[in-house]
Amino acid sequence: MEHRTVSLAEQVFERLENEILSGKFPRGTVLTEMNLVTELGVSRTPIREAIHRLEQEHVIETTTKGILILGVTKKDLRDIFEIRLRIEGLASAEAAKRITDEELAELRESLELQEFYVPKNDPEHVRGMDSLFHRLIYRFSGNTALCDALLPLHKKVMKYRLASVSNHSRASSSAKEHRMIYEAIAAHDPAAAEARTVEHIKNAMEHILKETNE
Amino acid sequence: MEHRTVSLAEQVFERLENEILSGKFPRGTVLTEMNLVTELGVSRTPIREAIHRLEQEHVIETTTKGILILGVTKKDLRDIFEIRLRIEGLASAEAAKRITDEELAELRESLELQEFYVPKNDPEHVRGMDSLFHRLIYRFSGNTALCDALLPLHKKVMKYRLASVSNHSRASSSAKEHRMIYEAIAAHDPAAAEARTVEHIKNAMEHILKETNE
DNA sequence: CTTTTCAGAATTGTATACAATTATACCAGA
DNA sequence: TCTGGTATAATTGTATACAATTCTGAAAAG
Repeated sequence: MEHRTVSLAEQVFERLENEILSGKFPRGTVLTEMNLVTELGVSRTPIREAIHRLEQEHVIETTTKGILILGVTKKDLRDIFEIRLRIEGLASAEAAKRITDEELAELRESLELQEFYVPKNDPEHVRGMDSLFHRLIYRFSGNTALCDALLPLHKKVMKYRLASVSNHSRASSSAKEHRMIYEAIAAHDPAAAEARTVEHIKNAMEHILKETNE
Repeated sequence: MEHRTVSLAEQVFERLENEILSGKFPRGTVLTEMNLVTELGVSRTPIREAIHRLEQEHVIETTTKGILILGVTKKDLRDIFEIRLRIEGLASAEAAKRITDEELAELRESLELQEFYVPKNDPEHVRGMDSLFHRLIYRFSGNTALCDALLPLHKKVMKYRLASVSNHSRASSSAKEHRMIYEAIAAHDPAAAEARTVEHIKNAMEHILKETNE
């Protein structure tokens, strides 16, 4: 068997997670391991590993009839923002304290790419850079537990965030808010970084919850 | 093969998680799947499943040489409390809003058992009931994402919490603080439940960080 | 004595065969 | 027609065999 730097199990996990959180399978859909074996062309072993990881994230449930797709409901969304409002500012504040110049450059690059894509009306890429910006801050906070808590929450908003940044006016405001956060972090100002992040999450929440009908 | 209501994989996961978070394997220890096969007497399959779940929680890391034990450092502990301070009050507030009489009875029972064990100087049982109390509140918050975020954080403090409640004076204060929280939830008073919970976490943090030398 | 190379030993990743339970559908009887 | 039971199919849980890489140590060359 050839060498793969990333295992089949990891690939299957990322693909399934992405498909489920993008809304490809409606809530209530039931898949089976054999479905996935034939569809993905790998054996049950890596599929089972991916399934178990998704189950731990409460994105699916395994039943006697197969794999039940849970996805993310609007209630989940409200619950998630309630939490992010309380801890995402902490990540920015910590990042502002400890970020290095190299990390800052990486953060700036993701921001500039986002600003590049906004006027192009390219929601997919805007969302990609938007996500990257947040994830980099999680990582640069230097708080592993915070990263572990925020990352799943952030991923679960993916589908709704695409709809949000498809609105050009919101995409534009979001990029501006990111720049404000970036400036505070670059200035190593934890209080400003935190306040601006909380404000940003609040705006994102209002926009997403308003636009979401489900 | 006989029927088991709980799978081998689940049993292995709970056992390994408990052993690692109790400090049985010092940070840096390297295990292998075959070690665990011979020690636990099951095949690699359920062991691998448990390993992957532990890896997702960042309690271990898999390397080319085997399974590297990470455990929970004092830095992790500070990071964890920083987060709990910000969201554990939310769980209590939500629970105060929506808890049912049956759930309230369950919560009261765990509290009364804790109060029963404190004067007996039985740290293991005190910790068990202490943990149960917190977990019940997470569940009764009705916020799945919050539950998913808090449960791993709470589990990771396990080892340090045992040392803490082994101090009789702290065990006694902790039980009193729990009762205050319980009364606020029973009175369906979210603001009081939240404030008392934050105070409780703050006290627990101070005590645990002071007692911990690592 | 040191360094490099190569063989084998150890380890994880993957596939598959088997076990056991559970769901389903069909048939018989009331 | 409805109800109950039984056999078969479908599903997940577990064990094991195999593949591929990586580590280790010893031997040979300098």
